[in-house]
Amino acid sequence: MRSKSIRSIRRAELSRAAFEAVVQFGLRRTTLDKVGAIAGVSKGVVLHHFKEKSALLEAVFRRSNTLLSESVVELYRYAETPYERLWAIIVANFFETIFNRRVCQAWVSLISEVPHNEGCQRVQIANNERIRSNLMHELKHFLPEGEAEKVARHLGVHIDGIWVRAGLLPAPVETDVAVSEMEFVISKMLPFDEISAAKHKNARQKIEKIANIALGSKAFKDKVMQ
Amino acid sequence: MRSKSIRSIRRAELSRAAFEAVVQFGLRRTTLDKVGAIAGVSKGVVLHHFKEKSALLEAVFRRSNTLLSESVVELYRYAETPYERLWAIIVANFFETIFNRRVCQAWVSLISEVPHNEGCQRVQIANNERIRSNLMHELKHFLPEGEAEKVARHLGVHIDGIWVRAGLLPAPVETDVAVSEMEFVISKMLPFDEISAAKHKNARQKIEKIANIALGSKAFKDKVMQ
DNA sequence: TATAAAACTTACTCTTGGTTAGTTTTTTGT
DNA sequence: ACAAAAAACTAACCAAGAGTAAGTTTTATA
Repeated sequence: MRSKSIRSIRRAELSRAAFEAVVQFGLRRTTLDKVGAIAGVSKGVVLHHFKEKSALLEAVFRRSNTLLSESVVELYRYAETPYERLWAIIVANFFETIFNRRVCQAWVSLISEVPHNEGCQRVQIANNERIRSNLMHELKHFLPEGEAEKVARHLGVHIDGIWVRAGLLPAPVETDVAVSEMEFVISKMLPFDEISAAKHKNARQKIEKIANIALGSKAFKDKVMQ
Repeated sequence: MRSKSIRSIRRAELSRAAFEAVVQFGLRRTTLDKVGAIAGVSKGVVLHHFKEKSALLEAVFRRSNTLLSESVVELYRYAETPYERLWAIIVANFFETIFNRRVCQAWVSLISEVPHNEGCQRVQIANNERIRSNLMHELKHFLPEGEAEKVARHLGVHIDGIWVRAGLLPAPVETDVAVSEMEFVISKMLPFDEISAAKHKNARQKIEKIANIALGSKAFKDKVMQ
């Protein structure tokens, strides 16, 4: 048991180090030596645990996607209505612990690996599918199936778009700006009378308050950053 | 005069070759040797005309963005109403000569250079700004200023989102699918009664017909691909 | 046509990803 | 408890990559 544990601990350490390297230097300037230096080991150790750079990058990519999905799961625990669950998905995708310039830049770097790395491709597809199905599940409460599908795809693509922009622009994109942009989309795509507008507003506020506690906690941040 | 011309010709040849290399191998696997081989010259020539790899990549990035903006300009020439100009922007961004798996993958590769390359960053910002202002100019005919601004940003981000998805997914995204997705957004964001719906439909059809001739022509394709 | 400048070539340096062969530590079957 | 096996780690290497430097050829110009 311990043997397997050591390996998985090392792999976790190394993918964290690699992520840090990508954040600092960008994918093209990330070398195995730098990753090793950040992790406090030699390049040899890196290649012992990941047979090649691609495998390491896949692990980094998987890790960063897992973090995102864990945020959603975490917020889901407190969301009690379709409104709240919808906002949980959105807020989780843009909460500043995860959604910040450094991480968005790293993400932009990492996705360039996807087209030429089957493992990354699988992760990416699974991730898209997961978020689409999460959204669908909630949108079905507001829209007929066909319409809900279109809106779900639209919201998913738009989330990606905001992430890309945040990674490419020199000025940081604030959580509040991103979430408000999503609110604008929702106000146009979902039935939006006075009553539902109020429900959305309440749901957003409640979830944001919870996010500040759950995702802003030191425990969660440590999991993400450390 | 000729001296300057030779230099610019070589630079154009080399950035085309580099683009081709990025399409084939991805940014991380693109080497100066490969670029040289594709251009039919030695690595030394590449480095003579671009002092370093970053400078070459900046040229590639600039080139691919120029192509896009030239498509818009080309279609603009035939667009006579705000409806048609709006659709010209959208169709130009997704016409298959430019919007295809290979090119989208290359684009996804290239943007990873942006955060760590000032030149690319400037190009990217200018590009965002250009498309935003193009959109704004037309949207002002349909919406009050403030609303138009939100919608312009939204459409711009969404275009990026579709491009990223097209670069990341293994299955190609058809022009028609992408444009229809934009149509869906427009139908939700702009005033959309029976009359305007018909006008949008006509505008889209007219512009698509023109695009097939203007952007599908051998002359234009040669400019893009050759 | 002499001279300067630009285009190109070649040979080299140093870094990087990856291999191999060997050493130490940990796990496990008895 | 302990020998054998497996896993973790190290160090010395190699081939390919980016970039340099110094030289040669071609082109432009006064």
